[in-house]
Amino acid sequence: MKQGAATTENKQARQAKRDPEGVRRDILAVAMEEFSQNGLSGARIDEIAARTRTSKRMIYYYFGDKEGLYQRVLEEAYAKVRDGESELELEGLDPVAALVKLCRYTFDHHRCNPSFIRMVMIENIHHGRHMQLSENIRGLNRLAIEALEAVLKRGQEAGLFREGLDPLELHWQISALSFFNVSNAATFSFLFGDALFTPDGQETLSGHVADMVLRYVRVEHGRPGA
Amino acid sequence: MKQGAATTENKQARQAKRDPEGVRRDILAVAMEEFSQNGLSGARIDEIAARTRTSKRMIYYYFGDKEGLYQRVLEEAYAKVRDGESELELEGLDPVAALVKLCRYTFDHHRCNPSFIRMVMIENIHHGRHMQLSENIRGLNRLAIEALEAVLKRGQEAGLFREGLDPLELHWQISALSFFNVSNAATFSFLFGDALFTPDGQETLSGHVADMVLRYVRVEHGRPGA
DNA sequence: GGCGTTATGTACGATTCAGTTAATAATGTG
DNA sequence: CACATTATTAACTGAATCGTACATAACGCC
Repeated sequence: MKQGAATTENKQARQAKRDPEGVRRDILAVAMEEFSQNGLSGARIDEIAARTRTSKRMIYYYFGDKEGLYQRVLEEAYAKVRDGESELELEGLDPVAALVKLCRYTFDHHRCNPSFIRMVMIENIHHGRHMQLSENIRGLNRLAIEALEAVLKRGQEAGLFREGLDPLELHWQISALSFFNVSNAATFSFLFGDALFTPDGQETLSGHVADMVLRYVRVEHGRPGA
Repeated sequence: MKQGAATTENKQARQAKRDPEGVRRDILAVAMEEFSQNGLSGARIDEIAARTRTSKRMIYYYFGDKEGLYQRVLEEAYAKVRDGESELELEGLDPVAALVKLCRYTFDHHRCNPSFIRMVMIENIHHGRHMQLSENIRGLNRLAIEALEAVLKRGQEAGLFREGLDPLELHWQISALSFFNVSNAATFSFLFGDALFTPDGQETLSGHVADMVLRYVRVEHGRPGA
């Protein structure tokens, strides 16, 4: 009764009798939910274990300890972001269109990935300690700056954009507006109402973020007549 | 030996033998440090107690439980912000100067109050749950919007600012840039270097935030000749 | 100067929770 | 098919930590 029936049943229950990689990803996905929702100290290993199709022991088997799991979740969150980012193909567009596209993409991306945003918030609460222990995260991010730099340069050469702009700073500005929109939605909408957070409000904001950035980089004399 | 000497000694040790209000404020101050540093679940009541000049019992005596203390700390954080905010006196300035002053004030204020920023971050992680339970917080914040609205109106009447601007949205933008600067300093500077976070970098950013907002609200035709 | 109320300290209980132990099943390999 | 390696479970442990019970001191009031 203990094994005889159980083994054959289990073989059917766990569809692919053994699936280490699947188990790993299952744990990671559930852990991302739990950590992004409750933070590092708020997250419960037992809760994660309960929501996986595997057991708590497996978490320790694959990830060592709670912080190890958290760190992998954080890496995973950043990894997912990088993927989409290089697909923008701004080179084909004129500078203004490229900048608008970049702004709207960033805004929408953040908006559609609250778990990522929350992980970054949490990591900032921890002063970026765990991120610093990770090799994988630092890599690809500078590409975003370089892409922006290229767009700026083209805009400047075309006489559309001002000189003396710092692509890093511009990235900071776009990130700030896009990030805050998600990170502070709870407190902001409580204090000031949720007008900005309705679908319409968000669409307006998205456009105005791009507009704001554009007005910031454009040359001053906007041809009043034209 | 138990009382005789102890009472007189204690009278000197605790300078004002009994000081309920002082004890309360002491607890609140220490708790603010602990909560803003470690979050709600990360904070340790015993740690707070240890750093107060009173005992753990007092925390429960005055604040009920951990969440009660957290909520009071949150209220306290918001209360401190309100104080300085109404002292700006933007009415005396011309619209452009007023807007610049407001931007720089917000940026600098956030920059100089990381504990407040961290409390807001933490509260957002908790979806603003505790804030919603508090009566005191919601009050004064709409004044900030009204002040901005007045500045915008004056600017529009003077023909300096565009029509159709939303003061709430503008407040959102100024907040976003100022907030993100503090909230995401750890991850951003790790990923992209700390050039923007040196004293010089911050001074530049502060100016450019104001500049960005100004360019956003100004009328298009910037009189190329003048 | 007794006495009720407010304020404070000490020590302990109870629980939650990260991490482990020990046993066992599946899998592949010579 | 023996056997080493990998994968997995259920039950347990010990520490951390929130909260409380109990004792008691100071203060205000009559």
